Amino acid sequence: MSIEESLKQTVINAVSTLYSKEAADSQIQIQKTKKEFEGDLTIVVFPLLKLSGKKPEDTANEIGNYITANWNNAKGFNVVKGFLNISLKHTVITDILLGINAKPDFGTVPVTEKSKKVVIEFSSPNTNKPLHLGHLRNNFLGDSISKILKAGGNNVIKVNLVNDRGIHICKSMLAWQKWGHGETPETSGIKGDHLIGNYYVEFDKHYKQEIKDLMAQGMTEDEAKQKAPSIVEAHEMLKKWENGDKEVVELWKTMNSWVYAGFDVTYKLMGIEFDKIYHESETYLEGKQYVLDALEKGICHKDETGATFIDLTADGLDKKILLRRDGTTVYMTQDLGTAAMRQREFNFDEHIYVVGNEQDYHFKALKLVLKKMGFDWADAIKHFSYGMVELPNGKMKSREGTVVDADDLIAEMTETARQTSEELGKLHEMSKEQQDETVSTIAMAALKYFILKVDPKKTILFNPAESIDFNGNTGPFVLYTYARICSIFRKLEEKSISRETLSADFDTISETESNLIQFIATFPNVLQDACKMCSPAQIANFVYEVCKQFNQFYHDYKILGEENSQIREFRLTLAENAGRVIKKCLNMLGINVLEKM
RNA sequence: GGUCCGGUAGCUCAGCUGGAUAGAGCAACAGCCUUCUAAGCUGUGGGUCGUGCGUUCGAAUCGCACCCGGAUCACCA
Repeated sequence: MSIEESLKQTVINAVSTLYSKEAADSQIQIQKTKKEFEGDLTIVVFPLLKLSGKKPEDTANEIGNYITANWNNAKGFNVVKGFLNISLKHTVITDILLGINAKPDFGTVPVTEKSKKVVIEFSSPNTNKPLHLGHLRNNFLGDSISKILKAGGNNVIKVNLVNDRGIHICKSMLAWQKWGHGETPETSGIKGDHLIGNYYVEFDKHYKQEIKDLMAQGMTEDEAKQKAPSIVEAHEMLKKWENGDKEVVELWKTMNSWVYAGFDVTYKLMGIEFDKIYHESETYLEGKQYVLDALEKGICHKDETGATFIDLTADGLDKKILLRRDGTTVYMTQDLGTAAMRQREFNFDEHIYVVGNEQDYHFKALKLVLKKMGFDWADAIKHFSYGMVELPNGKMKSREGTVVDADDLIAEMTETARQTSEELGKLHEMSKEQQDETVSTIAMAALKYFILKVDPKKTILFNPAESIDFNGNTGPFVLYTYARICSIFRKLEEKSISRETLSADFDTISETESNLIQFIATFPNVLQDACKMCSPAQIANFVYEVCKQFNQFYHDYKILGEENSQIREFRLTLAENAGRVIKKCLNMLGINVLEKM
């Protein structure tokens, strides 16, 4: 039984003894005492007034007296208005710390055969452009959620569906054919994904010009958009690709391989890996059969033009086309197929899609369609929806080149990290390799933390003019705190100070220490919550608080300078466990730890 | 127009299963390096929690209405 539960029971007994009334579980509110007040646990007495029939202060005092007399964990109490603050005995606090220390897996839950199987799809890049800041949010969130779920005892399978076919790919192919003069990543020295991205932008430029010209000749905008020579050619190319035209397929393979080489570099920088990578070119036909079956069963219908649709109007959505009139598949059909495919493959209990909130409607519809088609696992589909990353002048658009490029941003931050580190003299006595690793770890920590600490469903406004901070509530700050803890234990060895066996029996714990211990003790709950809500932000805010409290503690006491070996051991144990928790949190945020910085 | 999401300090954000005087960081100002890393610590100033009404002993938190911003409602993905 936890301390809180035990206290709760005591309050129930108190009410029954003092007022001969039965207190309901929900009437007893116990919370951690706020910093400004003295005490460890607070009982809110307002809900108990009906039972006592007395003033808040009197009720609180009476219950407080009962608790100090009958509950041996309490040292004393004070009353502020209707709040009864209980101070715990120091031995109770020490016991909490010893309890944490005794558990090697404190907080985390091991993955076993019986664990829930969770497939999580994220990243899913298009092969016609390099990654930008918006994609980073997707990747960081996906990676972090995977790690949180894993720490929470789930069997997690990370998958990536590469969007490597379709009209947008043909656009860059066509532009390269026309204006590329055989340029390759090798000849140009440009990273493959960026090279292709340039041609995608190039296509759009020409396409826009053609639309303008046609409209000048009197065409409507819609007509011009359809009849512009570039887009007509792109559609022809797509048809050729679908028919397996050798030349087009060859070109497609070559250009995709450039992009993949480019992506590999970026994924490596981000430190993100997948268990399985799907390519849309290999899976896009999968869903068609399900639609045809549904058509036969009367779940889907054909409209007057010959397109196949499913009627979702009864559920508040619209009619949704599943096959075009020419019989080709759409986005929804493909997702249908891949979902069914993965269900066969993994027999998942849950399938999470990490996709931006602009697709909320799509996933609502997807789930509904699966349900209507009779897949009993439809409820296992979860859309993890997150907000866009916007710039001061609005949304990022690859085609218009108004994006914060991922590689550029990472490079820029690495440079800042290097400069700052040098100014602070942190890079002395490090080899070139160590320096590079340190600097890039700090840069990625800053970037990941910057993005993960905000509530996923909120839009992030990113101002490129204001660089990402390295001080305060940031990744580098958390890393720094961890590095300080590591430093204590390095010094401990250097000075050959020996460890002791910590006894629970001493009475010199300060408020700083007590708070830190009690805060760390909540880690298992925080992780469970973060798991339930899939929220890296909760982990980030928790670890920040741990670090802040630790730094205060670190500032207040010279641990290694402490003469009393029991007190020193107590503080060392505390530092050690704070470090363990911080390390776990960093790992869940996908941030590599640094023992020195 | 329908649906969904957001609106908290100058800026970036916590807090939202109702509880004490609404918290951090950045920016500004003032202190703290002879002892385990100053990317740190301590302090000062800064708020009609979008607006109004309601529920309640008690509302940033719950309900309703409205205002502002965004997303979405494709035979694009």
